[in-house]
Amino acid sequence: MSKVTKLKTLSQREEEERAAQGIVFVLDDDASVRGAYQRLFELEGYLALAYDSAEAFLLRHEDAVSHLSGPRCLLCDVGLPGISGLSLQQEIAAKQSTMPFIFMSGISSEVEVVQAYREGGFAFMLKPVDVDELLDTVQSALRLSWSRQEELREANVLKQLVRQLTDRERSVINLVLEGYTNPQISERLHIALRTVKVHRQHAMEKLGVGNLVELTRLADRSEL
Amino acid sequence: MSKVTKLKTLSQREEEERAAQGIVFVLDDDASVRGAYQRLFELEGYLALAYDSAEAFLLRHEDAVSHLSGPRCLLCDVGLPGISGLSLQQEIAAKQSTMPFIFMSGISSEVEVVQAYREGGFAFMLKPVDVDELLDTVQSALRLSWSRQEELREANVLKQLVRQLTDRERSVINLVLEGYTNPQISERLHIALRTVKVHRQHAMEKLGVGNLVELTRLADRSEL
DNA sequence: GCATTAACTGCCCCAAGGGGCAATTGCTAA
DNA sequence: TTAGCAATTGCCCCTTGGGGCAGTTAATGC
Repeated sequence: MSKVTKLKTLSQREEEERAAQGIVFVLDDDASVRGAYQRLFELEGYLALAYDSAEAFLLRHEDAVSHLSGPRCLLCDVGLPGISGLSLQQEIAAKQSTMPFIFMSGISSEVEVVQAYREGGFAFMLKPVDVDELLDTVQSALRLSWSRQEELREANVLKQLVRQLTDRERSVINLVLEGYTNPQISERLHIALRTVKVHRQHAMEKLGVGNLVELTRLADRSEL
Repeated sequence: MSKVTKLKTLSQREEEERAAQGIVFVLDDDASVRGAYQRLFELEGYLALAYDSAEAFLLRHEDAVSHLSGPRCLLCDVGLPGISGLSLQQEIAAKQSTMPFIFMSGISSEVEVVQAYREGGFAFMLKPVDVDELLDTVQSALRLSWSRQEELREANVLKQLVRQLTDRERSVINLVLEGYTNPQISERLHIALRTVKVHRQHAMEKLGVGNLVELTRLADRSEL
């Protein structure tokens, strides 16, 4: 039997506000531990969602937060029954998730610690956990999550922009970015100078840039 | 008493060749362990230098390799007598070193593992150490070292280039990079258009770029 | 079949970029 | 004091870049 704990029912507005501060998933099979961490994070203004197993988390967390935006991180006990914390991390990592993992453990072996870090774990907290340290760690994990999300958003915006270009426009712009002048481009593509100018102009408009400097920067950020 | 071990005397040419493959510092207080790792790495074509303590390493490694170039990493036992491996890492990290740390330990507590990673340790190998795994780890540590060195070299080259610019040239170029046209720049700086052109031209020559695209890329890589 | 869109082009005009030639001024190192 | 460099500028010329106006062609969707 898997359990999902939600401390209290929040209004949608409050849920969104908290999510914006950060969503913290807490995975622990011990109900009292779960509750304690959840209260702690709620007190800090975060949205805390607790699960008693990796299975429960995998099944439910998508639905629980898919409508919410905000940085998120996961705090979990390595020694979860069923799917272990480490296995969960591997599974999540395979999905290109941007979610930092924070592991907790009392009686863990060094092997687990090493593996957790090697798999890209964000931090490993040994019990007894210092509360301030935990909060610091969560905060920086959320910051990392935020910046990763930002990168993705940025990349998507750029991808959308570039997608609007026609093939011809793209090829002209690519030559521009290789340093060729319009007359040179017109030669290479066997088209009239005027045509090159038109494509170039259209591309710049679609990309929303007003000069070569901006175009270059945008292109270099989007691996055009 | 501190000991430095060097397996055999290498010709200068061989020393340089090995260093180019990678320099591996081995720190272990057990002479037989030291020797074993050293032989292992020499067999792999690396230059291996062994020390019996962090103190010995700190005292001698500079002189031993300052004339050599190549990626480098450090393999050390956490439980070194005197300055511990972890303390050494902190000391080295404070110097902005690019050297990845690989820790080894048999009877280490999880606390050490956590701390090693938190301080930026590259890897933690638990004894018994799997030789293939160790070699893999060393190889990727050296790769990391190499790329960090490359970044530094690149940054220095750029810094040199930028340093050649006069203040006036720099200010003109900065405005160019903000997207201003020559006439606009001449207004802002209250200088003649011709003067702007001259500064711009000189700057482009000194920076070795032939067009705006290259200039923009160079500037964005050098935080001009 | 008709409308829309991308690609293509010619003509023309003006603004901006690149750069040669020549000269002046002020400052610094030898 | 003199040579050299940085900064400055004017004059002039040519190349590029940007863009309006107008027209053609081919493909594509309704």
